[in-house]
Amino acid sequence: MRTIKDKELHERYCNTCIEGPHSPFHELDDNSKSLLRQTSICRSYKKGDHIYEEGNLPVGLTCLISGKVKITKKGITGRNQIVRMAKPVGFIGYRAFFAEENHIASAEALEDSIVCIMKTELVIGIVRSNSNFAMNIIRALATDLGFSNRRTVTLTQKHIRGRLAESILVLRETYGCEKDDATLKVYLSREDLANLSNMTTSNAIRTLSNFAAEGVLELNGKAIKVIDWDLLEHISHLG
Amino acid sequence: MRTIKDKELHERYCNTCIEGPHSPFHELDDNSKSLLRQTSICRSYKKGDHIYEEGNLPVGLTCLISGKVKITKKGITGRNQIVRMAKPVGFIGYRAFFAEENHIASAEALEDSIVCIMKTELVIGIVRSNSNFAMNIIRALATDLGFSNRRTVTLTQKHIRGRLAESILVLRETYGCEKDDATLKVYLSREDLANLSNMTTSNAIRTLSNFAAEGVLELNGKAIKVIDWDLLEHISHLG
DNA sequence: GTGAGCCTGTGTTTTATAACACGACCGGGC
DNA sequence: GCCCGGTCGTGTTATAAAACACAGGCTCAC
Repeated sequence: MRTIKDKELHERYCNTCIEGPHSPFHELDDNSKSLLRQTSICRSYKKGDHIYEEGNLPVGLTCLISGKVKITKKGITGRNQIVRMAKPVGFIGYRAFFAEENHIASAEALEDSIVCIMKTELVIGIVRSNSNFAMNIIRALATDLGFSNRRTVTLTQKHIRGRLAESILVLRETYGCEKDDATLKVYLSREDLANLSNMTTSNAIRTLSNFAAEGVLELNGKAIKVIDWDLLEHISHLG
Repeated sequence: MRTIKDKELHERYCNTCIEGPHSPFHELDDNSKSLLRQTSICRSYKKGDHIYEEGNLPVGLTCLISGKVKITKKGITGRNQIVRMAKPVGFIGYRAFFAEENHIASAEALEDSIVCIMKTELVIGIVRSNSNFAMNIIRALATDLGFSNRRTVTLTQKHIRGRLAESILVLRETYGCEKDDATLKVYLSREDLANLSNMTTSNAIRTLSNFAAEGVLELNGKAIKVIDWDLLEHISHLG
C-alpha cells in the first residue's frame, strides 16, 4: 500500500469518483466537492494487497477508483467465501461504514488498484444534507442485500455445476467480457473461483474441465472463454 | 387477510409503528404523522396467510405491528430457505420497496399478525425530507446486509449441528425467551426450523433429538427449552 | 539456469447429508 | 366418539462433494 501524495494525481483520482456520470457525488455543490477533494486521501495497492481487514473499524468511506477487488469472509473451517466482487467506480466496505460496525469481511486487490478514502464526518454530513445522495446509498444497500439473499439460496441449494455456472455469469455481469464478447474480463485463480462458488479448488478445476469437455467454454490459463452462454445459463438454472 | 376498517383500531395500530420509542417515525412533525395515519391501511392475517409473494411489486412500506412473520425464498429444488424472521415492530419487504424491485422473497405469518401499509410517495417524501429517518433506513439495510452475509457463510460452511445451533441462537436473539429464560418465545414446526437452517426436516428432527439426548435442550412439542446456552454456542462456533 | 513453491490437474477414498420409506402420534372436523 | 391429513420420529440407502494423495508444470527469485 502506498499513499498517493502527488497533487495532480490525487485530484484526478478523486474526480473519478466525485465527477463520474453515475457517481452519487456528481450533483453535489462545488463547495462540498472541493471539501471532499481536500480531505480525502488516495492509496494504491498492489495485486494481493489487503485494503481492509475483517474485524477492523472502517476509517472512512472507501471508493474503488481502478482495479478489481474481492470481498472475502473467513469461515469456521478456514475456507474463505467471496461475498462480492467489486469493480470501479464503486464503494467498498461501505456496509460496515454505514452500519457503524466493524468490517465483517476483508477486501483484497485482485489487480493493482487505487482507492479514495473520504472523511467519515464529511460523508455523513453529505448524506444528511443531500437526499439524493441518501437515496443512492439506500438503493445500493437494498440492491446488495437482494444479491446477498439470492446468493445465500443458490450457494446452499444448487449443485456444484450450477454454482460454478452461476458464478461465471455473475462475473460477466460484474466485469464484462473482452472484445470477443466471450472471454471474461477477470482472470481469477481456480482457488478464487472455488471460493466464489462455495466449493473446493479441486472441484472447481474438475467442473471447469467438464464444462470445457462439453463445449460450454474454453480454458486458456486463467482465461475463461465462454462458447455457449445459453447452455451455461441453462446449467445455472437447472441447479 | 382482512383490512381493518374500525377507525379506533386502525389508529391504535398505526400509532404502534409511528409513535413507538424506537420507531424511525417517532420524531416526525405532527403533520406528517397525521398524514401517515390518514393514508395508511392496516390488515390482519391469520397464521399461515401470505402477506406478500415473491415476484410481486411492493404496494407500500409495510410495518409489522404484531405477530411473527417468516421471510422465505424458493430455491430451484423447491426447498424454501427462510431468509429472515421478522418481529414487531419492524418493516417487512422494505428491501424491495427501497430497491424499487419486485419482492425476491415471500412473507408468511407464523402467528396471527397485523401489518400497517404506508403509501409509497408519502414514505419516499419523508425519507427525502428527514435525514434522521433516512439514516435509520440506511442503518437497517446495512445491518440486514451484514446478517445476510454472515448467514451465507455459516449456512454453506457449518455442519448440520452448527447450523441448527446457530439458528436457535438467532431465534433467541430475535424473539427472546419465555419467563424461564430458557424456552424460546417462538414455536416453529420442525420443517420451518429445517428451512431456517438449510437442512431436510428429517435432519432437523434428528439433530434436535440428539441435542436433547446430550442435555443441551429439552423438547416439548414445538417448545424448545435450552438447558445449556454455553454448550449450544460452543456447538455453533465449532461448526 | 535452476531450484522452490505455488498453481493446476486427476484419481481414489471417505463422509456428511439428502433421499427414501415407513410407522406412530396428534389435533381438528364430522 | 373416530377417521384422516399433517406433523413427528427413526432406520436404511444413495450420493454429492469433501478430503486426501500425488504428479506435472509454470513462475519467480536468486
